[in-house]
Amino acid sequence: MTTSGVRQERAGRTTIRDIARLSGVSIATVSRVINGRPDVAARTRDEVMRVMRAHDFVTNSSARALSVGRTGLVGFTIPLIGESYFADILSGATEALYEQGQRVVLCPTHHEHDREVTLLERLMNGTTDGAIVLVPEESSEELRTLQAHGYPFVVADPRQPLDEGIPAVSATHAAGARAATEHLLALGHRRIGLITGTPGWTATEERLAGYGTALAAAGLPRAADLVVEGHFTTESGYAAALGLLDLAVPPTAIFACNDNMAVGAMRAVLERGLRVPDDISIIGFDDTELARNVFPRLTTVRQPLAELGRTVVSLLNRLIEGQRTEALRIELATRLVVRESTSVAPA
Amino acid sequence: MTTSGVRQERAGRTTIRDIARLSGVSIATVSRVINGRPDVAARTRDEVMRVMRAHDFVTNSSARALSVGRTGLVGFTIPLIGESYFADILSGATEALYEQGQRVVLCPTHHEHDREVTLLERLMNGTTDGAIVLVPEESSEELRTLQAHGYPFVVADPRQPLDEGIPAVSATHAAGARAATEHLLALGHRRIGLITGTPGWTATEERLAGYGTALAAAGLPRAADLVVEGHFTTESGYAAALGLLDLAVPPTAIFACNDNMAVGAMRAVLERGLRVPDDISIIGFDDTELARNVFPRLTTVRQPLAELGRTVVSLLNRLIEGQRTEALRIELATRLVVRESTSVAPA
DNA sequence: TGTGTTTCCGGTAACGTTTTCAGATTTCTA
DNA sequence: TAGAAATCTGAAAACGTTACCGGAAACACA
Repeated sequence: MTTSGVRQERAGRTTIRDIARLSGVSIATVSRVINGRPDVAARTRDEVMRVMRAHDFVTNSSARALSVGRTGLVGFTIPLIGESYFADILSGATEALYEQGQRVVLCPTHHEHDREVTLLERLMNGTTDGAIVLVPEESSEELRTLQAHGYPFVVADPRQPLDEGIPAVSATHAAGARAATEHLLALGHRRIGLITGTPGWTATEERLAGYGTALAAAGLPRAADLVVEGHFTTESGYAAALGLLDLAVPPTAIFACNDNMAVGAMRAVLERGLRVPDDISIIGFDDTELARNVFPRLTTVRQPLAELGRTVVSLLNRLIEGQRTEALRIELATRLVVRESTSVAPA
Repeated sequence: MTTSGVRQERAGRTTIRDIARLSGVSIATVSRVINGRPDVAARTRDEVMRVMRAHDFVTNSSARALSVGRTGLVGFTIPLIGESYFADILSGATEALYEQGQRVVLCPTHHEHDREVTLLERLMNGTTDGAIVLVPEESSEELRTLQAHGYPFVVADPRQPLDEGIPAVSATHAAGARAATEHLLALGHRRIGLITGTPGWTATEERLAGYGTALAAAGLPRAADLVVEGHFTTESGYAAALGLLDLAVPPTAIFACNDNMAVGAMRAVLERGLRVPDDISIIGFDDTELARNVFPRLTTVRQPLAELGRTVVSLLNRLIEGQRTEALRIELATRLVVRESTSVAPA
């Protein structure tokens, strides 16, 4: 309108400069009121705010990010969105981030290790201030590289043992598994089948260890035929349970290394015409939504998933702030949740 | 190092300017090779690429976004991340976006309509090129306002009827409900209970209508006592089913307006010592993960959730491109999935 | 009334790209 | 081989903020 020359062609959104002109101050001042700086007179502040509202001004965050060197965005790589287990962690993290005015940008990986370039770094770098890496496919070494580039990240629930110095938060797998087994033991079960997770994964190995510890503490031998391999999926739990049921002397209880497999196992038992928990007790791990919805409700070891997400965020933010923090490794306590799928061993 | 004056204090990441200097070209040229422009000599391109790789240069996307006016980010508001139903849509959308080099920034709303300012617009604007709004709490009017500001968005699975002209994609609720009911009818059921969703929601009303249509087509009256209200939660399904079972003449089949409620209903039936499907058939809607994991597996009406997510994305991108598109409203077909929870009516 | 503090505010240089407009080469064509 | 056309490259102006550095105005105190 009242402009001098050539520009002003594109009716782009109102900028800080427009607001400055309209309210008769400099852009510096407008910036100050936007960012709530204290050094601006009440009158001016009100006026500028009025003008901003009137033109529903919204600050261009790209420009802000460029200037300030922070985007307020945090990358979140996740193997699979649909999975309730992952979703719960994501949910907790997103929530925590939200409260600090940060946002999550989602990077599903579909378990494929090689999405285009070197590692997923490229994807998030520049766009994000840091990242949360959920159950990464990446090797310790690759993560180290990322770290060497000074990119802040923390891994949530590491799949495999990680180098010291790589920030990670997880849950007390071993203690949880031990508690689960002890629960079964206390109910009088002596033959307790175990359906493991994918071999080699931290969660699997530690839970297996916890199971062994409990058995040993009760003076029970660890029968090889009672532990069978699963892969954290319902189907694998189903198949594994079938194997257990076909044993000459089948177990009276089954501990599955996650809820999905427990539910699969439950199906196997039910399909055989047996009852849960009357004939066979079943216990899971994780306490996902499924555990609460299935019939009978699943006794399980609860992982504080949302809490884990929040913890990851707070750790990450310390890293982003550049605070050299002591505790790079955090373990959250698990807790036994007794529901309907376990009961005293049949006589 | 070889710089003249003051700057160069912070060891910031390598910039396009560094690359230019290092490879003896101008920044314009570097920019060209980054963006794969054809108008650069092969030799220069190779050299620049070499230098970039050697210093693992990664372009600052804030700067790029500022310059080019696009962030490549798409906002996604979602009531609740954990919910499998929402997660599936999110998953489909994220995937589709990913393929185009776009990323999702997540904005959970927790069903709270008023997160701080006016509407969620402020949150995403400037950061994102557009948004996907899942089952919005917002009124038609509010969405219109957003639209008036020229912000591109499309709503996925609208909660309530929307104004013409607001882009939205959903599923054929009525047809799906009709198919479900007809399935039950074909199995010989004559008293079919209906557990509705939250009253007033599009999904509820249309599914209710579909149920009515099927009944009418079969020449059956619509008994008022057979339709009871639910709220899409497992608990409400459970409670509603209990009511149905307490009827003087209980139904031989129950159609729940979503899988959660169907699972709740199944629990109620099972707890009463009745069998599914032998005594009572149960059918759900959505086909979420739960439907496949429960025992017996749930017969349900499948919504193509991931596909819906993808469709939303393609529509949104047309909007972002500024292409005036004809079909602002899209309905995806649902499909009956027969599993184990339905069978012929007891004699 | 003069001096010393505060309080407010404006000018302007970054921030790291993309893009336009020419200018400088090189390659073709007659 | 001269001129035209095509190809390649560089300078510099955006893009919209933030933050530093002073200066002006208002206020305090003796």
